[in-house]
Amino acid sequence: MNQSLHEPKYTIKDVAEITGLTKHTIRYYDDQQLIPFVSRDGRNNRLFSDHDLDWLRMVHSFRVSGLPISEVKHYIAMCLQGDETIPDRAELVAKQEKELEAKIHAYNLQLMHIKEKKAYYKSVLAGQLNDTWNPVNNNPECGEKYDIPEHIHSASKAHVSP
Amino acid sequence: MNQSLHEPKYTIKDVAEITGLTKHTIRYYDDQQLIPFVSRDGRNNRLFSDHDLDWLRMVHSFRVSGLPISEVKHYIAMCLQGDETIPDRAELVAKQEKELEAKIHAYNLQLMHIKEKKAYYKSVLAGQLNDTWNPVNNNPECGEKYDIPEHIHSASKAHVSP
DNA sequence: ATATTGACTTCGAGTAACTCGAATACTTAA
DNA sequence: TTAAGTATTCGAGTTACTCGAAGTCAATAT
Repeated sequence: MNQSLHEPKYTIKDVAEITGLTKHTIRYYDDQQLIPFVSRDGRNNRLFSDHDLDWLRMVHSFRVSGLPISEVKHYIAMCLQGDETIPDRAELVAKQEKELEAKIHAYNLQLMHIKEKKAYYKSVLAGQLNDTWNPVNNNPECGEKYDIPEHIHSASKAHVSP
Repeated sequence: MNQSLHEPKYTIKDVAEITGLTKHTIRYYDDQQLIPFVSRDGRNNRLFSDHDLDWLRMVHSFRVSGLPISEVKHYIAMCLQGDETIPDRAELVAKQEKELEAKIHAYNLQLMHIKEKKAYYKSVLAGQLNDTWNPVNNNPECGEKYDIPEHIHSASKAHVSP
């Protein structure tokens, strides 16, 4: 536990530069209590330590992966509380893992569709096809058709005016 | 070009059921002109054709992949305009491909970190470790450290009150 | 005949997570 | 002494939903 990790070193500008986040966002995270130990100097300016950077990195990576701020807050509260919260933390992390996997899956699917669109446009531009596939007419460019449940059949519920 | 594709068949409830979107969201997309040909029945109720479902599927998949509504709108406008917009459409699609790939990359990275956290908690729970790795003390759970640019050095800009 | 149910409509407010600009304050360099 | 640069807070704006209220209409149950 190096004391220098807790020595304030960086201004908000430094942190913005280091992390790639905007100063606005960093202040917002601080206001939301997502970086619990940020100190201030004699002029009330925020001063960040390496340790604060660690926290910020953690918060940032949780946010990038889609965890809402409220849950990041909850996670942080548990960290501050102590070892007895480890089972709960482990649970939250497992849930987040599932969500990430689902997202990666969905994105890979969408990437496939995009690649098909791209290939299609390429062949149209090469003059091998004309745009009969245009979404205005009929649109097979965007991948999977929806599954239409059996109980929904043409005009089933469409009340036509008498 | 089957005429039946353009026959109104589904109520908003059907569409919600088919797509998994909420009725609210579907109405919102319609209000935003993201489904250009939706018709109404004698009671002013929305009525969707298979063709409308195709559009909605396209819109939905663009949104899932993170394209802002404004750009989906732009894409739709180009589709409606005709073949001469194909180069621009291809460009938009290529840009979107890049973004998806970047996202998938970031998510995979985050997934790695999450798996590490998970493994760490598991070993703590198994009693092999105590929580000296806790983010309160020092936090190596969250992956990559930020690169700190050379020109930022300890307390470089930290004005200490005189 | 009337009441309930259920589906639709529009409208307007609420939410999350930023995002931005304005007003203000302080220091330092020209 | 003025301008540049950095910081602060505060409050409003944005995006993409998300939700509920209020109203309308038609079929069904009593």
